[in-house]
Amino acid sequence: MAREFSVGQVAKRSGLSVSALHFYERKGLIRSHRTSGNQRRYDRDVLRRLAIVRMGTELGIPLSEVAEALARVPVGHTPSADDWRAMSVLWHEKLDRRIVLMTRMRDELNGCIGCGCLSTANCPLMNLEDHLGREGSGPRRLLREGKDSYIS
Amino acid sequence: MAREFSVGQVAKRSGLSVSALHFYERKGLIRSHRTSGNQRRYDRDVLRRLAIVRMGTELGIPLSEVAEALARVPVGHTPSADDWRAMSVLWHEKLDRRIVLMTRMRDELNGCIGCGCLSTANCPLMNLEDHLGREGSGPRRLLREGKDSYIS
DNA sequence: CTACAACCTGAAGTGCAGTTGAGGTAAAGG
DNA sequence: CCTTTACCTCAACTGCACTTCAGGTTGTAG
Repeated sequence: MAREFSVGQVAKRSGLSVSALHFYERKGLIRSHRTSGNQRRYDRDVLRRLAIVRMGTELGIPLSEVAEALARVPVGHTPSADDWRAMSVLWHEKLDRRIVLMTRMRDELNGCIGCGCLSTANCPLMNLEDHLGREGSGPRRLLREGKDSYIS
Repeated sequence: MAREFSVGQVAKRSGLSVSALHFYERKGLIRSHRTSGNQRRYDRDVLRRLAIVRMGTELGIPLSEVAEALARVPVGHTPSADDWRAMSVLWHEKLDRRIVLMTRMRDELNGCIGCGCLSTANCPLMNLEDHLGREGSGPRRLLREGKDSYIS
């Protein structure tokens, strides 16, 4: 089994495009060394890093943050258990927060199906609609937090 | 209480910027009529529509899809119970799917904390890393679905 | 050894979701 | 009345995450 991959091979194995791999390299997310002919060669560990990148981007985490998380992972070799643990915990928290928010929203929407949006009292969107009118209401803050949830 | 709002008032009440409101109008998400002096005036129902827009965008749903959902809601007046129900159901489903996916990812990450990413067998990222090598594995498909989950 | 696929770089282009700026008009308070 | 604040349009700009293109080089299979 090959110890090193060309960019095309990594593309196939990771499911990413060659151009994306170039792009990620410019952004510092992955690293390569070169052959005498200036072609990229990747260590196996790049696949692990790319898996992390994909996971992050599919969770809507900006590349800059993924890069930050990866920066603490040693390049060129498999992350240590500790490195890995730290990152997992971090992302797990982000996920947790977003899941909670989504779940709340879903449940409120759910309630809405019953109310038919005709009752001012029960409909979350009714409450949402005018944050100046009723400052400090629940759902509003919910969404605000949602907006910041993966920035913090 | 005012029956009509200026763009600035809507901006304050919705928490959105004036430029965003102009933008949404160009995109057909909201509608306004004009004063004799060509200034925008909004019905109260715009706040409800904007609440829906915000909810959607904060869930990562592209504006085009939010627009599509809103297109079935009659303009100028409060959506009927049926209109509203239909939309709630649709979005609820989207949310459901995304929550499930996120939860699965979180749990796999969680398992990872224990494994320390040193065991090939258990680590989801290990399995993710090489989709050509082990075609058809679980987590891979998971992520793929995640990518399409709010397109379908 | 030659053809052809895969690779290289840098610059420009894409789509989304808005924001910013210029140059001008409307409305409200004193 | 006049000034200040809010509003108008249209065009251009931003940032993110890539993709596409042009023009040239390398690696490999026959």
